[in-house]
Amino acid sequence: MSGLPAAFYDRPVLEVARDLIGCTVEHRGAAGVIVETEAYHQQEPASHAYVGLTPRTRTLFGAPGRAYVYRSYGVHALLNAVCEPEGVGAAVLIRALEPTAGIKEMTARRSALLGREAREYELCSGPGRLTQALGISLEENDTDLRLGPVRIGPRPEDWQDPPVLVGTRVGITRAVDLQWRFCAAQNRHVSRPRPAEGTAGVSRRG
DNA sequence: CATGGGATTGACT
DNA sequence: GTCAATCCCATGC
Repeated sequence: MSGLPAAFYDRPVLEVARDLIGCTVEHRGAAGVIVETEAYHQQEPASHAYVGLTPRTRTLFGAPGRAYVYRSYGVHALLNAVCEPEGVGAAVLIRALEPTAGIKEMTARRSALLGREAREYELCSGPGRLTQALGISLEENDTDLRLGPVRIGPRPEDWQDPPVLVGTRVGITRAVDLQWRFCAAQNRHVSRPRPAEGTAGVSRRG
């Protein structure tokens, strides 16, 4: 799989977040199509970059097209794609995937942590779940999303672009009103809470 | 150096 | 619906 060029990420983070819906994430043979994202930017307080350049946020302020992986709640590794020009702290959080390859390996990894057989819709329906399923860890922080080991590539040939629902971001306490969450409509692999169809906005690409 | 707060998940009531 | 797990790091003394 060829990765998306750095220029794809060197754009306003809201555009990248919307356009990543339908793109493919791959790690060591396991892969899925992105069905949910959120945008974060240094100018709003929910972003880690809001506090400025620190050791933690160094990757966020670095070159676009790299992976920002950090630990959440002391437990989960969360995957982001760094966006906008170098020096601007902005990234897209990858929140859910529709599994497409390596499902056996993903099921094995998730089942080991759950202590029971994981169902298909439980594999990648959440930002912590998808990194577990793909085996992505903090070691992948600040690696190139074009070269790997974590790669993001274009839409699969057979992927039908669904409407993209726009809603508010999940699990934050500040800047809660910004509609910076993007979800593929009517997709089983979107995480909870799923945006209500009919109340959420709809975004077109382009 | 001590403290506190998470871009979450899963188990439990 | 509630709540603990568990760790990185920003902040303040």
